[in-house]
Amino acid sequence: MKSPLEIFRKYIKGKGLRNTPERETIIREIFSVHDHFDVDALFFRMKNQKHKISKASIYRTIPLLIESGLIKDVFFEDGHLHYEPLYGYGHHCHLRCIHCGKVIEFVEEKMNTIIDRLSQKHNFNILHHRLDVTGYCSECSDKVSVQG
Amino acid sequence: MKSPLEIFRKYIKGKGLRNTPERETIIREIFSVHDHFDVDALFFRMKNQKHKISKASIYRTIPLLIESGLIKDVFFEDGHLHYEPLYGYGHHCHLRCIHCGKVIEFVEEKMNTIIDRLSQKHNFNILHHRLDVTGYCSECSDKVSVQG
DNA sequence: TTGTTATTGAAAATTAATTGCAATAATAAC
DNA sequence: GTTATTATTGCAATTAATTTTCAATAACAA
Repeated sequence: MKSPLEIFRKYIKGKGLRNTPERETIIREIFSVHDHFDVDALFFRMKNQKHKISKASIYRTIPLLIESGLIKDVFFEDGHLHYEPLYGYGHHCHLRCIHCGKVIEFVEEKMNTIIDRLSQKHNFNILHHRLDVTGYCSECSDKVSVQG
Repeated sequence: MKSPLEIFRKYIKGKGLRNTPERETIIREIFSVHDHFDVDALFFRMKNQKHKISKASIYRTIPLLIESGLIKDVFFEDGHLHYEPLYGYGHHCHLRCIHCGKVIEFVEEKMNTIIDRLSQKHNFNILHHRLDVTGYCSECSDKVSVQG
């Protein structure tokens, strides 16, 4: 299986764009852990590694990463988008606690059937789906019911 | 079945807040059609009806409408959130064309089973779920494949 | 009625994201 | 390799969405 960097280089070449160390650093950092991230967090993760890539470059790189299939945006929270690595990880959905922010990933087998059926019924070429389930986790359910 | 306004009045009272004509106008406008909306569009819909409610009031009212279960946010597009009336309408999901913006609503029966199972397995008190499916509709599939 | 204080509109402030620009550097052509 | 072209970078300025400030208003309980 190709590495995210190989995928990206091929994508960039195909588009007639140029690859840069900044972009590769961003990709390496994103794929160094399988975890959700937002632009700010990614910026500081790289800053801590002594990689000073500007936020503008991160913002400019994200659409390329999405289009090349390396990452996807998973939900909008706290006033901005959150992303996660996509390439190399099976598709999964998110169960989130709206009180403590905990995120549980889960794989829902039936989803493929649902998507296939939808695609046929409405004659759509479906690229993505996002099942985002929210509520209170077990700990927060207690807290919230007590506090009101 | 209670009207959205009745639901809201009860919610407001329970919270020890005050109801206002501005808030009721917003609710009436939202429920006058079953359609997605964003803050800007809602603002201009009301403006056309000679209701001059400030955008600040709309922004301040939306969280109340969400918490009272009258509306929900359905997706983030074009840099801002989009909402839809929830109360009085069965739960449904969205199939969207990322090229022309067309939105198809659909009801997926199996979703309830999936949610129930998730709730039990992870001991979550699930409040909402959002299945957002995106791709190209039949017309746009052709255009995009030609244009590249 | 009256007092308290939540809500309002308008403007200012904040935050996320995009863009302009001069300097730099990646690639292709030599 | 060297050179020319121009995409990309960082920074700062801009845009757009949303939140907040604040004085005036008005909802509602007493």
